[in-house]
Amino acid sequence: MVTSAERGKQVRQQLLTAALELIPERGWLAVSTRQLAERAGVAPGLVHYHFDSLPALLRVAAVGAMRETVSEVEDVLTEATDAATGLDLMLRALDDYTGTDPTSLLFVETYLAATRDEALRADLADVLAGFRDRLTHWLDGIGTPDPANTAAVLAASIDGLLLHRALHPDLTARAVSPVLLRVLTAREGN
Amino acid sequence: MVTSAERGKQVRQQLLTAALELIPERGWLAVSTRQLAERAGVAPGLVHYHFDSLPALLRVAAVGAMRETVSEVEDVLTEATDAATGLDLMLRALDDYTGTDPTSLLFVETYLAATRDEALRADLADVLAGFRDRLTHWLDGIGTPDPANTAAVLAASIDGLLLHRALHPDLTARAVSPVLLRVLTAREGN
DNA sequence: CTACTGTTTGGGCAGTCGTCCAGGTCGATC
DNA sequence: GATCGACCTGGACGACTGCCCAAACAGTAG
Repeated sequence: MVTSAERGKQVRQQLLTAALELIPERGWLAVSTRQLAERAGVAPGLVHYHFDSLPALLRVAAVGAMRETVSEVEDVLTEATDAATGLDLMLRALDDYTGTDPTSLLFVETYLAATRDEALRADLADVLAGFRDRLTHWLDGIGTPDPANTAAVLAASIDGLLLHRALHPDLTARAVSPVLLRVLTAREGN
Repeated sequence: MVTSAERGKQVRQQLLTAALELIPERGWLAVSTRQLAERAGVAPGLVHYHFDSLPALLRVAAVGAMRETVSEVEDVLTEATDAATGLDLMLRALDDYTGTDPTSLLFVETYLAATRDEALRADLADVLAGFRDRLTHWLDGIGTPDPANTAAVLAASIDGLLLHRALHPDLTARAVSPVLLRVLTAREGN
């Protein structure tokens, strides 16, 4: 007992999953409707039945996946009550992302696509603001000075590290953690 | 008295300049030979006369421009003999790059393209290694602990800040400088 | 059974793509 | 003058693009 509406939702989901594979593989601008349909095991015409346009499909897929990933990283913080273990846990969680893995590439591809897509830029700014707020609150709780700016720099540093890691693979938590820890634990009066 | 060889070099240069405009505008993968020729004010066939292929043209243009930009940022350091002014000068030099300006976008586009182009990845790793070495040497001179890892994190943070600045415009030197300064001036024993 | 709904199919449309190349241009050399 | 070689032109080639749509399909309701 499978209604056609249920099969429809499933096809929609398969297309979104295919997009999350193809964006890192080929690049945001090189993903085509026919590649998407083939990867999803579905007829080409279905792309424009389930979505308004190709960019709209990519936008829904990318933003959804990014929200999930960010909230996983955030969750790590709830277990930490001091700077050293919190930062270390978070950076360790990021060690899975090597800079060339699908998730890292998806993030950077989406950042770039957002500079050419108004709607995507708005969605992305929302995701990022949520992460910064979450980080600010945690930093405030452990007594870090200037928590808002520190959170902004920390969030940016994390994405920069993923970007550089593709060219500099030994940029792991072990190397980075002690350096960034100074940002969180420095004494007052810089 | 203009030889045809001289005009040839000029056309080649015009194509490279056009590439530096179009890569940020349209995105690396969306730059076409005909757009390039039109922007350079030149016949379409010339692209494949002066360059082996489209990716080869983009590679030469991007790597050349990045080398120049990086060396400009490096030069700022030669005037600074302490952490606070060096970092501040460098971050101020970066305030011109808003995250949506052509130079910032060129950097990120090139990072991404490098994940799909072996030759580009090698060239880019070379540029980055040069910057990290330059930064490491400067940090060592002013007595920063663990200069190599600090330089790597600092270089990555800079690119991350450019990436985030597109979505968070108030992430300027004024906000960032005091935070990153902690990385350079923390006391021993974290 | 018929009528109706939402889903699916596969090809058509006009346009762009990277690359190639036969032929044309023009200054330098003999 | 003729010859040479580098530089340039503009169109041709097959392949691909996003989007659209008439027609086929299946499952539900009357």
